[in-house]
Amino acid sequence: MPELPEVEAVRLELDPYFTHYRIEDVDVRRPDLRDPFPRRFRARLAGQTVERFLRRAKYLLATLASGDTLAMHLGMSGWFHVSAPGGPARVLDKHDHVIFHMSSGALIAFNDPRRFGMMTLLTPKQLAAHPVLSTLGPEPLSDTFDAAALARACRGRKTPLKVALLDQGVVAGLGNIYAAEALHLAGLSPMRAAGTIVTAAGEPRESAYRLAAAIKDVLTRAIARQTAKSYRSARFQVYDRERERCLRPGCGGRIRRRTQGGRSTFYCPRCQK
DNA sequence: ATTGAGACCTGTCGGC
DNA sequence: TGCCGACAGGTCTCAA
Repeated sequence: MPELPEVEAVRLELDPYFTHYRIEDVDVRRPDLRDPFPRRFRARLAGQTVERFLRRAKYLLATLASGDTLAMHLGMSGWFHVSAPGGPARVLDKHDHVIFHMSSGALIAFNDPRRFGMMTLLTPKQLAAHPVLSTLGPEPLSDTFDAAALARACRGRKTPLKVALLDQGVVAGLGNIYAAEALHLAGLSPMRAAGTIVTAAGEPRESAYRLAAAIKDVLTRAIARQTAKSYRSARFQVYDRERERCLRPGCGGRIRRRTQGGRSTFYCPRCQK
């Protein structure tokens, strides 16, 4: 279930087990995930100390003493499970594909039934030139993301607003759920052309301000829920609520679902214009 | 340059 | 109970 808030929750959970610890060894239990593991993956990881453990968009990045960066993506179904030193050992699952043996004694298992996840090792040069990582848009919760940045990225685009929000080059880390939630909170239709939140002169319209604020709001609250461990029961305002009533006070519309870019979009036709 | 469709994989759920 | 299709929170590639 990984969009930005979930990946951030994973980062927070794993950080104490990765940062400043040495990867003693790695079990790689199959030749590939979405892509094959790089050559000498295990050899290049074994013995390396993790200096920093970061998130960028939906990627987790472990910076190693060697200078290489271990880049990981959870795909649709990826997750990590930690067995703390001295605690109960995890019973190996058939979808535990990679197991990090840390110098603390912790075991960190990457589990991913659908195998849409990825894991690779990048030299500093490869990291800087990475076709995806180097073209990501701004982090939505940073100061570099605001109405002006959003307007710049949407200017002149006829693609539907929802589709633009899923473009990681526009803003990094939104996925299908939070894109729908942000549009609902901002009161904007997912079908309107992305360029309509920008004036001809390139200035953000009021809708761009609302949308940028809604994105920050939705993600911030989702992260707070994640870290409070109450997210299992998380319900959304529009996502997965087809035919139910809109929860915006005073609206009372019916949530609809339609397909955009091959994915389900949920929205309220009454209050999202 | 954009955009849509299909591909990658397994699991789950609802209907019959 | 079993079978079948639809669908799933992501991304990539290819054709138009």
